[in-house]
Amino acid sequence: MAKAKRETGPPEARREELALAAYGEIARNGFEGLRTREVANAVGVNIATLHYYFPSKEDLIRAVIGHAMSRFQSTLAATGSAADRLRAHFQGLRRLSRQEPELFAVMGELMLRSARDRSLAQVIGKTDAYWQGTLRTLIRDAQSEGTVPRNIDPEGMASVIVATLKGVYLLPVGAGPPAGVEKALRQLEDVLGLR
Amino acid sequence: MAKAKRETGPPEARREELALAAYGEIARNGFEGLRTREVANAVGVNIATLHYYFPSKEDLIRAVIGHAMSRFQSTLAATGSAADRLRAHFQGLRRLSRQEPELFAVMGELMLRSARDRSLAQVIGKTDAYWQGTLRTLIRDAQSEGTVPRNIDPEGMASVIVATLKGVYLLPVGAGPPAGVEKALRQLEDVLGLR
DNA sequence: TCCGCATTCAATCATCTGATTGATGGAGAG
DNA sequence: CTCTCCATCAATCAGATGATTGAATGCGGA
Repeated sequence: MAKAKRETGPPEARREELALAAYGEIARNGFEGLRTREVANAVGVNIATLHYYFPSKEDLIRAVIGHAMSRFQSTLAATGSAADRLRAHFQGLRRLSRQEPELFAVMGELMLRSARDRSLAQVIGKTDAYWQGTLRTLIRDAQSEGTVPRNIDPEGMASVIVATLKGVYLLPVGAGPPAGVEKALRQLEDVLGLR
Repeated sequence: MAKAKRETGPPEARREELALAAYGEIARNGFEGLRTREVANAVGVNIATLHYYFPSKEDLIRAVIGHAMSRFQSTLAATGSAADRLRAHFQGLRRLSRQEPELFAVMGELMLRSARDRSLAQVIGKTDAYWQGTLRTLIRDAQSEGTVPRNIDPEGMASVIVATLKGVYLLPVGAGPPAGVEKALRQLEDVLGLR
C-alpha cells in the first residue's frame, strides 16, 4: 500500500532479526549476560539501529518474550484420542528439547525473571494455566477412555506433570547427558498408563 | 574523633556477614541484579572492605554458593521408617519454603547459572545425585515395608520427585498463592501411598 | 614508646553499558 | 532533478560497576 512499507515489509525483518539475536544471546548467556551491543553485533548492525527498532533494552526483551512464548505453544497441538494426545505431548517435548534446546534455556530464564517482573509473570501465568488446564482435561478424558487409572486426580496430576517437565527441562543439572530426563518422563508415562 | 568501635567477634564474622548480604541480594534481584556496592552497603561497609575479604566478585559468589548448598542439605535428615522419612522430607520442604523462601530463589538462580558455570554445575550435580540417590533408597525401602506400591520404579520415581520439587519450588509462577504447589505435592504423596 | 599487623575508608581508575545526537546515503514522489 | 523520509552509522555521553590505591585507626607485643 501507499505509505507504511515497514508494517510487514523488509524493515520488519530487521526487527525480527534483532529479537532473534537477543533470544540466542539470552540462551547462551542468560539475562545476566545480555548486552545490547552484542545483539547488534550478531546482526551486523549499529547500536543506534537497534535502538531505532527497540527504544530501550526492555522493549527488546518484550519481543524476545513474545517469540519464546509463541514457540512454546506449538507443543500442545495434536489430534486423536486423549491418550494419544498425551503421548504426543510428551513426544513433542522430547523432540523440541533436541531440536531447540535454546528455547528451554530461555524459558528457564523467563520463569526465574518472572519473580521480579509483574508483566512477565502475567504472560507466563497465562500460558501456565492454559497448559495445566489442557493437561487436566486430557487426563480426565483419558480416564473416560479407560487408559489413565481412575484413582488419579486430574487436577493434581496435571500439576505434577507441569512441575516435572519444568524441573526436567528448564533446570538442567549435568549439562550433557539427559539420562535423568528420560527416567522421569518414562515414570510419568507409566503412572499415566501410557506405555 | 576516634573510629567507631567495630563489633568483631570471630574474625570470620565480617566475611559471613558479607556472604549473607550477597545471598539476600541474589534472592531479591537475581544474579542479574547483584552489585558489590549494594552488598557492601547492606552490611554498612566500604567497597574496599568487601574486596579485602573477597578479592573478586566471583569469590563472593563462591561463598554464597557454599552457604546456599549447606542450608539445603539439612532437608533430608530424619529418622523412623522409610515412609516416615519420605513424609518428613515433603513436610520439611513445605516448612522450609515458608520459613526461608529466599533459599529457593537463590537455588533457582544457581541451577540456571550452572548451565554456564562448570564448577557450579559440579557442586550442584553432586548434591542432586545425593538427593536422588537418597530418595531412591527410601522408596525402595518403603516398598519393602509395603507402603509404596510395588509397580513403581524407585529410580524413575526418584527422578520424578526431584524434578517436580524443583519445578514447583524453584520456578514460581504466580508469585503469591502456592495453590498449585500443594496440589502437586499431594498428588505425589498419593501416588506414593503416603496418605 | 615504637613497631607491625589487621581492618577500614575516601577517593579514584578503567571499563562497560544503555542510550542519544547529528550526519549520510538512498529510494520514491512530484 | 530535487525534496523528503527511512534506515543506518560514527561518535559521544552519562552513569554504573568492579577493582585498586594510599592513607588512617586501633591493638598487641617488644
